[in-house]
Order: sequence, then structure tokens, then C-alpha cells
Amino acid sequence: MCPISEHADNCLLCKAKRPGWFCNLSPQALAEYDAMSSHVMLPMGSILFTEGQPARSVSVVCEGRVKLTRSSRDGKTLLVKIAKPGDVLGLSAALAKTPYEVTAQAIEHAQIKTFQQSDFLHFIQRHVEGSLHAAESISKEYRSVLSDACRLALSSSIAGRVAHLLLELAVEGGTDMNAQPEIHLPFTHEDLASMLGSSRESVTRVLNNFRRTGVISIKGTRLKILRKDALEILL
Amino acid sequence: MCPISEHADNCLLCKAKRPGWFCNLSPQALAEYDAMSSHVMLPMGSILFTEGQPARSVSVVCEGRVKLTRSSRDGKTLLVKIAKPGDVLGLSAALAKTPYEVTAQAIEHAQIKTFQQSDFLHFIQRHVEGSLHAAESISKEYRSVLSDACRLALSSSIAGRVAHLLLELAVEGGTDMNAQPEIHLPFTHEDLASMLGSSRESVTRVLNNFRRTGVISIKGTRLKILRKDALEILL
DNA sequence: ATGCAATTGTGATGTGCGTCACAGTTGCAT
DNA sequence: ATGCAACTGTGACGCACATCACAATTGCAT
Repeated sequence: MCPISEHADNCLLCKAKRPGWFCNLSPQALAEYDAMSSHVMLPMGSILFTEGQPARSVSVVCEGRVKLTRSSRDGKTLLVKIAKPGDVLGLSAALAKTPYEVTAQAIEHAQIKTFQQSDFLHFIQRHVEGSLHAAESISKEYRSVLSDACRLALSSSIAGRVAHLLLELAVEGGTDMNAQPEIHLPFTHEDLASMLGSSRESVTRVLNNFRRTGVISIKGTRLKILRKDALEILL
Repeated sequence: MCPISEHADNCLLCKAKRPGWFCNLSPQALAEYDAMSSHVMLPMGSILFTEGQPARSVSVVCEGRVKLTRSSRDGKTLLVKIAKPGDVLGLSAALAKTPYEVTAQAIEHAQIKTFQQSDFLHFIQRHVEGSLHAAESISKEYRSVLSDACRLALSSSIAGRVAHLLLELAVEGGTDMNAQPEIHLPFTHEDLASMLGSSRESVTRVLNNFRRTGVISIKGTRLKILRKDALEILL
């Protein structure tokens, strides 16, 4: 049973540990919501949608991670976000009634719950709670992308951008920022470079520099920030 | 009289030529909306709010332009957007219930319509049309900032970024893209540099280069794109 | 006109980092 | 074990651009 409202325990949103998304609806709205959704499996590597495509669906990630990217003509790619369970895909396209603005690719075996865009829009037109959730969601996306833009524009040095990103990931990760936060970094240097608008080699060098100077430590996919202050002065 | 719904002609939103924002509401909702708003004059240069401040209001620009910026510790500034009549300020802060994420400063004598944040939130909780409008608005902001981020991350050369920005401004300006679009450019090179994460001198050089090679022409604040193709290959 | 501030133009200089090239490493599949 | 692919590490090199310094132009106030 979902801890928030009283619907059955087959709600993948609740299993997804981020029940905020349309789970605390009135039972009646919830029933409607469940009825119009369909459940889709995405094998690893499969592409859910591509930037520029007309948007026809809205989806919620239930399991696995989905990479959102945007590419330029000459093959460079910006990694916009790694969507995790509870994140919504295709929302801004639906609300602004425009084509998808990013490409979504499952980087793990993933499960999603999807809605026909028209059904979704119709739903939020009839349930304020729904449209408020939607508005709140993209607000957060907006802020996150704005931070990205600032990182790209304002930290001139690559070291600064890496520092900024690490601190942001640490806050987001929710570990205690006053101690030495530990981050789960499921990214290759290539990925990081793609988030930072930089090159793989530069990221490698900066990270090693940080490690050698005792600012961070890395064990496999766990990264620990040893000297937060050192990162902060680089911003 | 507002051409869209039947409220009195003192609606500054309608005068603001962007009546989409909460003007096509039911007459009853509209009355409520008008009642809770207050009208504020902003002298040129005055600051409406500052990044990091707790957000207490939502405003709609009626006249004049408002500069939205975000700064880094060392004094660099990213120009996020120039808000024009019809644009909304403080919306994402209200919806995400977070502090203001940018600083808003009137760069001309401006008039705005403002709401207490709590009033505004209460209003959209009771009127779906309102929350849908809100959702649509930040969706557009989101897409715009995403484009900015891409420009910053993907176009390695400054020339590429300038080209990208000019084309974007041209599309936004709504002139015929098949001919030679003319853009109103009310920005100093300093402003442009601040949007592009670059330096004033570089912008000057690129712009002059474009001019000398017959790609653009500039007369005062009007810029005409003579060879769109030349700009496009720089992306 | 005349002065002053803001904006724009342009050279010279140094450097950060993108790019290329290749060498280690890791980890997964069989 | 063994091979292969993906990832990481590191040197060398060159150039685009930030920075500095100052000159020229514009525009606005009086």
C-alpha cells in the first residue's frame, strides 16, 4: 500500500521512492491516472525519444537511469541530466507544446510509466493538483539547467567547473555537507566532460590534480570531498 | 476592453500585448486576479529582487525592460534574460518554493503588476487555468535556458556562440527567417559578452569580423543578417 | 558647442586547454 | 586465462581567447 494515499501497492511511482509525482492525488484522480498510463520496459541503450521529434508522450521513470542529452551539428554532446526513478520525461515538451528538446536514452535496463501526451494534458486540465505538480517539476528542472548555464558561463577554468559540479552533486546527493560528503559518481570522465563542455583529458587531469593535492579521494565509483574549502575557492 | 475576455480596459497585461498571461480567465477568476494584484513603478536602475533572497512576490512586467542576471563570487555576471512586457518574474521561485535564483533590475523605467507569493499560489491552486499558464510559462523559460546552456557548452568558438545567439534572437524577433532578418539589438557588447560567457573585446572583434565579411550589417541598434548560411556553418 | 561618461575599436602578450597520439588499466565475456 | 573493448593517464603542441592598455567614437547633458 502506498504510504501517501490509499491506492494499491502496484504503483510503480511509489516503489520508485519518489512518491511526490502524482501519488498524493485524490483516490478518484489516482484511479483515472493509473487507468491512462501504460507500462514500458526499456532495454539498456534503447532510445525513448530524440530531440526535435514531435512530442507524443510523457513518462515517469520507475527503474533504471535515462540519459538526457542534446547534440550540436558537429557531434558534440551536452549531457543535460541523468534521470533517475521518479523523474519525468517529456514534460516541458508537453506543456510548451513543442517537440522534444533533448534525446532520452536508457543507460541501464529501465522501466517507465508512459502517458499519451493528450491524455496527460487532459488529465492536468481537470486536476489542479496535477498541473501544480507539473509546474513544480519543471521549475526544478529550470533551476537545475540555470545552474548548469552559470557553471558553463561563469567558471572560466575547467578546475572551477569541476569543483562546482562536485559540490552540486554533493548537495544533491544529500550527504552531510559539514563533514566530508561522499558522492556516488556513476559517470565516466567522458560524461563529466560532456556536462562541463570540456574534454575528457582535461577532466582526468583536474580530477587527478585534486586527488594528488588531497582535495578529494576516489574509490571506484565513490568520491569523497576531503577539503570542501579548497573546491569553493575555485568557483 | 480586452479583446480576449470581457474585463475592463485597465488591464495592463492586455496593454502589454501579451494577453496570454492570465487574461483569458473566466470573468470571475479574472476579477479575483485583479483584486489581489498591486501596481508598482520601478525607476530605471532599481532592483526588484536579488538572487538568494527569500521569494515573496510574483510579478508581471507591464512596461519597460527588466534585466535578469546571476553572478559568481568573483564578480562575473551571466545575463540570463531581458524580461519584456508580458514576462513573469519570480515564478519559478514561487512554484519550487525556493529563494530567487536571479537578480532582477529595471534597465528602463518600468511598470509591473505584483502579487504576494502566497496570494498567487493560493490563486493557482483554485484555478486550473492559472496553474496551466504557470506551467507553460516556466516550460518556455526552461527551454530558453537549456538553449543557453547548449550554446555555452557546445559552440567551442566565440564566433560560433555569437552566430548562435544572433540566429536565436532573429527567430525570437519573429522576422521572416527566409529573407534577411533584422534584429533589434538593445545590448552593449558587454551585455552580449555576459550572455555568452566571453569578454567584451572578443565580442567586438567577432561582430566586426562578421560585418567586414558581409555576413551582417549594423545600423545603430538594428542588426541585419545578410548571410544566414554563413552564420549557420559556424554552429 | 563643449565636456564627460559610456561604449567601441585594436594591438600586444601570455596561457589554458583542446587536440592528437599513444601507453597503461580495468573489467567483462568466453 | 585470455582477449578485447572501454576507460583512464600523460606528454607535446598550437591556437583561440582572456587580459591589459590605450585610443577613438558615440551620445547625452548643459
